[in-house]
Amino acid sequence: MKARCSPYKKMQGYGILKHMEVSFEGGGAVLKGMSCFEPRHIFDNGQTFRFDEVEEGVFEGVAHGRFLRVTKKGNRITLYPCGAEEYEQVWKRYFDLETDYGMLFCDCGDEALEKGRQYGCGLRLLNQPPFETLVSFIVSANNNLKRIKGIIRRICERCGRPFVFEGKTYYAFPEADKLAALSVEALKECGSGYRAPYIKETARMVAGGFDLEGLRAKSYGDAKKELMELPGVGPKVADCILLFSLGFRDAFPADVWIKRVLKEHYGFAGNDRQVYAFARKRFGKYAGIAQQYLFFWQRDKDRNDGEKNTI
DNA sequence: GCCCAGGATCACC
DNA sequence: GGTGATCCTGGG
Repeated sequence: MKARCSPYKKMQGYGILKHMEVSFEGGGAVLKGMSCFEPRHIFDNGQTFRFDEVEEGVFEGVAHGRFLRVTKKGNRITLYPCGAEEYEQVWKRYFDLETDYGMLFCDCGDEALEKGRQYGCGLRLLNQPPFETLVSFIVSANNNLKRIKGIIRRICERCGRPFVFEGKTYYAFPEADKLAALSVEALKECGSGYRAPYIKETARMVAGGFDLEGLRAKSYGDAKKELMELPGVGPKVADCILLFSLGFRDAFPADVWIKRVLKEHYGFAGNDRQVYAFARKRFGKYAGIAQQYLFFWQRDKDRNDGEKNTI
């Protein structure tokens, strides 16, 4: 069992990205020498629900209360609008741009993971605002991508701060107190169904002082336990919040897709606790990134087989 | 009209 | 501690 660790020696290559250059032109940030940045793999893997591909290679969405357009042409990635200050303060961290994903799990000797890694090349873990991530993944429970996106869009339109960019109106994700002030009925009208009271109560608790940011300083186990005290947050949703917004790269969301991978390719089946223990042992402290590669690979594989659109 | 997918919760063992 | 029914709704 111990030999499991050896294929992952090269994880030490996971570190600061040295070869990327950033320049600022035409109101945007241009990233060059960035081999690991594939917008489709970043935005279409179920970690965020607010970006859409508006034309080939062009993604638009709202994050941190701002509009952002991400364009990939060849090896040139543009973030727009984005000045030097905004890059430093917002997007560099959002896209985890100081991290080198290239070496992670490289030649790991794990066939499924190697496949996922090649297939999902350019995938990055976002660092999203915790409250938005929390509510989004409460909505995601027992739900599919298309519906989740619609529900979140309507919630933002209902009580998020509106702003205009290039003549179009967009909506920031609402603050906790704004969301807590909505009635359960209004939340249901957004399409959230039986999750409406969970959303309202969770928003109320966050507005009332539940310290999401403070979870960063805690251990994985403690942070997860605390998150699960919020209504609508079970083990899987808690792991998503930890992985996608609070920097816990060892969090391993045990959804149906990853369970399928573990069964088909690792011959493993178990409850959520056992899944996490297996993942931590097998993939180490970046298990969450392995989860993303495997998830993305399996989902597209199944999608192509059966034309499914669930997350 | 019927059935299914998807995760959290609750009652029950 | 584990199991199974229930919640909601778009889509087949």
